[in-house]
Amino acid sequence: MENYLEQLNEAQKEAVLNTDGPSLVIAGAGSGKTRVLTYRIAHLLRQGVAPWSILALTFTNKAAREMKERIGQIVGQEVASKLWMGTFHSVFAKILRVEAEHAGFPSSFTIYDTTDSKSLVNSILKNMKLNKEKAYKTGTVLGRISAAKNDLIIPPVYARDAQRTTADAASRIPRMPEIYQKYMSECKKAGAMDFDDLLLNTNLLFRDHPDVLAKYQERFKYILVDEYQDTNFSQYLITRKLAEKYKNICVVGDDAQSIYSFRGAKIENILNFRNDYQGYKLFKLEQNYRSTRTIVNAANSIIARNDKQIQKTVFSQKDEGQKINMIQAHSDVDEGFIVINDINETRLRHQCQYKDFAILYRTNAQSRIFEEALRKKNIPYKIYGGLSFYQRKEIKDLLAYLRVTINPKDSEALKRIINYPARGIGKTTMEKLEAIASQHDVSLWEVITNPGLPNAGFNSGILKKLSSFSTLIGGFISQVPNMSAFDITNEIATQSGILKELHTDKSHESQTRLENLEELFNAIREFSDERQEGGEDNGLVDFLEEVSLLTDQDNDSSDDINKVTLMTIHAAKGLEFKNVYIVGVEEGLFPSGMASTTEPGLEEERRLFYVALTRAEERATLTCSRSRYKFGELTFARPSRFLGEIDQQYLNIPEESQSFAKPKPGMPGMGKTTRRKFNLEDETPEKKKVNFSGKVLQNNRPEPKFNSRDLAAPNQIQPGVMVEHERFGHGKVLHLEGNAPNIKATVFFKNAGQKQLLLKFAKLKIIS
DNA sequence: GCAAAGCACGTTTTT
DNA sequence: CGTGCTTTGC
Repeated sequence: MENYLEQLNEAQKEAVLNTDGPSLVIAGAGSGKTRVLTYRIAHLLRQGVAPWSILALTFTNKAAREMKERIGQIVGQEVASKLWMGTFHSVFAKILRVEAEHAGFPSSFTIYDTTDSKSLVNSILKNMKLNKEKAYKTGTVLGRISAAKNDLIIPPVYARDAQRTTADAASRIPRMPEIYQKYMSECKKAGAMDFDDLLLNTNLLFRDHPDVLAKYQERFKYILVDEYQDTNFSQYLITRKLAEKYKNICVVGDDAQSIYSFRGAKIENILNFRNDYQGYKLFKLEQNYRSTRTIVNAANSIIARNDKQIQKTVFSQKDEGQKINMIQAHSDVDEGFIVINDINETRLRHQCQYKDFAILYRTNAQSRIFEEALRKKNIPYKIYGGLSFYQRKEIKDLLAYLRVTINPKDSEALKRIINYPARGIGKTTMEKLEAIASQHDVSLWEVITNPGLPNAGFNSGILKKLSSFSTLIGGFISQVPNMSAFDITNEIATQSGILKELHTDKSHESQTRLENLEELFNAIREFSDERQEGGEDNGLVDFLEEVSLLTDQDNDSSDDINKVTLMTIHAAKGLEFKNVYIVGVEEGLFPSGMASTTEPGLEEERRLFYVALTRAEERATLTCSRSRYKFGELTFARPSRFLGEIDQQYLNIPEESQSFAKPKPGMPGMGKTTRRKFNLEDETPEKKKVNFSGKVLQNNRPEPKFNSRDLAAPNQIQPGVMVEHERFGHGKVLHLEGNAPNIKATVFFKNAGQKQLLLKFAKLKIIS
């Protein structure tokens, strides 16, 4: 790989060679971004920059691994392995362990996953007697805490933040500051950090310890950040501080692909880069090497509708390719079969393999239908997201033992295992223990192991059970220094009684669980083998950290090589497939009903659509359904507005999908005509709201839900009949026109006046 | 203290 | 529909 520069186009070469000073690389979809990052780092190393002085932050661990591998092929794996490369979370978790003492945490701190965080919030709410108040929902509370952390607002500041407290008051959760404060102190007591804490505490570390910051500023002479458009404020500030001294920061991203604002990402970070770094150099990678011209142009035509953008012209020089197929199904099940049949057909016709296909959806809940269809046709598939291996009960249980072993103060892990397998330590005992812990401001473990504390009326039986539990754990802890991670895990599984419990139960389920545990053992063994010698602990801390910070894309296993891929669009970021199916392209689903009520929300959905479409190399297919089950209830949907936003010359709508979309030749696919084309005529003026800038917003009324039995059979609706409409109230049908299924009714509503409604969309109930 | 049964709630996306 | 939490009955 001597001549790596020859593999680059001009723009890419510039971006690789200009290594010093701040650089902003705007990388359009499929424009060879990874290649540029890889070669830029390789180039730095070739110039003699030490690998450990390069910090490269990627979006997934998998991306980091692959990039390291490719860099290793150029400069040697030995050198590449010394690079600081990984996700924000994993890199700064490592740094926090080293600097633990400055950060006020044990270096073996454990990481709380979302389940742990939720459980902690629940117990705080219960403690404050707020759990009966319906406004205090775990998710809401946790969401606010997370948002505050990502904006670097710590509890005392939160309490003084008028905007936040006002918002909380409006949501009837005025005690948020207290809850947040409590949450933080509980985490500290437990020696645990949640995902956001890893970034927040890094910021606090750098803020409060200038010497530590100076050390890392000096170490990281070159900083590279991938997917910069999806960094949050906390991440942004970390990189800005670290780059302050040498200012060799290179950020790579695409504002058009910013899709994580819901978890605090700020598209402004990339839009404002030029203000933060004077004299920065701008590189634009605009040639798309991935997709056909049709796909690239269609994607461009959609994203052009967004306001906030960095000007760029993404183009492809590949073949024009096929038009984008658009299919409407009658039901969600129907949609599943249409897609699966199409996969089979395309596979044979174009000699593709299963791995060349991806089904992308907006929400995880959509996956089930496609799974079932694939299984019926015996097509191998893999599914990302949802319940990953490490989320399974038996795995989490064993991991909780490991967590308690390296950090017994981890109360969430402790609560999980203290009575599993059953040892007669039940709810009442736990409540007492927690009360004592809270009273003395210590962790549960300290209560259990401190013989002076548990005097609150525990009988001798309970005391015995507690002490035998603490002896058990104490035994594991004492064995850590002289046992490998693998051996200690084995020891724990045996001694704790987990294996015995599963062996005794002969059910299928227990069998599978045992097999899964087997897999976990293998993972630990593999991890220990890969690790080079020299760590002071046995690798358990690192293993747990790695497991906690796995991303969706990190989960693929070796037997998944030739399978159809199912995942959310978010999870598909950065990936590519010959054939892509974007399914459920319906109003209320994509764009999501929650996001489409605000302009920024809608723009993000549009970017998400852009991401989805640009995953396709050769063929893209869009599908939607007229009806689908949501929460077990049948709901009806109209095709997504995004379909009308695509420049229609790139779409192919087969006859079977007739009624919903039949663009007349010569009809422009833009603007108002779009709406009519997709039969969206229940979009009456009353439904629209105009905001201050004069823009029309979607009404934020939730999608109507109803049972099919409530629906009046269309043929019962005749002129003269009285009907009830969900929004307009009671009215009288004046006359009907058109042919099924596009019958249009003119109805006079008592309160809303005369309306024209399409029967297949308007949910009219006959009243007598 | 434990298991089974009942019920409430959720869906947007995730490190 | 499915999960996870709470209640109920041993």
